[in-house]
Amino acid sequence: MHIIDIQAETIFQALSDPIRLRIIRILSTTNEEACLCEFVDSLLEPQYKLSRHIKILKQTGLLSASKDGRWIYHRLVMSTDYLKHLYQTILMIPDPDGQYAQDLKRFQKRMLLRDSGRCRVGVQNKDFQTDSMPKSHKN
Amino acid sequence: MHIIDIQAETIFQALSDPIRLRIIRILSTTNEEACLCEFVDSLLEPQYKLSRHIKILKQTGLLSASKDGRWIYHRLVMSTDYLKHLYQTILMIPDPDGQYAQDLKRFQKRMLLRDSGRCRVGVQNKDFQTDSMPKSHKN
DNA sequence: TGCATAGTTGCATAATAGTGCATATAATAA
DNA sequence: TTATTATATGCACTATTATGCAACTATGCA
Repeated sequence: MHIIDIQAETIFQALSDPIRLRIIRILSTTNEEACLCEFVDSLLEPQYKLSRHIKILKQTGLLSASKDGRWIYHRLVMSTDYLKHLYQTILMIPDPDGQYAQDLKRFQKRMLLRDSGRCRVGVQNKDFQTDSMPKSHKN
Repeated sequence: MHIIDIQAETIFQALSDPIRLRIIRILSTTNEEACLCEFVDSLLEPQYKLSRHIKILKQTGLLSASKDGRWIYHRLVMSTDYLKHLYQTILMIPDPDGQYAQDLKRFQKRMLLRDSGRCRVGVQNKDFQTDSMPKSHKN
């Protein structure tokens, strides 16, 4: 059970981080649901980092989740008009450095690994898995 | 001259503060321009505080200003579709504790003091002026 | 020229938020 | 039941942000 925070500033606070915006943008463009490992392969960011950002989005009421075995699928909460309007707004904002276009491309490629619409594999790009992350990819 | 930051996260960051949202909401509801003293009397927050928040909104490209004597009028930047869409979205978000309704009421009352559409008086509620702010109103 | 006033800002402080690392939890499969 | 793997999190650290106070600038008017 998650609490939907209706405070406007909390919603915008949740959207004030580039990684969280990348997550929201992928989901609102594709109208998909996705699990953590799929985000890791799409955004090329470490698992623990994305896990935390997803948690914040959930706490704010922008994401909801459903568990399926080891996989947890995250999707946008569309329960109100203002949330739908908000996602549309986000998609209208330019993507000057093409970051989002790249994310989307990787996401769609990753979706090809789905089996009957379900994710059956973990993180493919091992560089961004929790274990054995090479120094060369750290910030 | 102000720089318009097109980064989505910067825009949402600017909206992640309750005071800044109250400013945006007043302006987008009334389609007005207003000066600092009018915001002080509408939001009942100290002048230096509002001055700083307005500065942030300007730096983010959400507000523009024009000077008229000692008064500086601030208005929403409406130069792009996504900004217009964004302001609409903000107005759709509920106002559960009625904070915004109260702000608006005070703002409209304050507008009655305009003379030929111009602000001719400073802060009326002296409690929230920079000087002589009583201890009882501090957080 | 000097005063009142609209607005700005430097500084110190407190609170919040993001990150990396390592480790923990939970569920599946062998 | 043991290993594997998808996901979560405690901790330390750093960076950013908001605030109050006081002093500042800038403009208009007497």
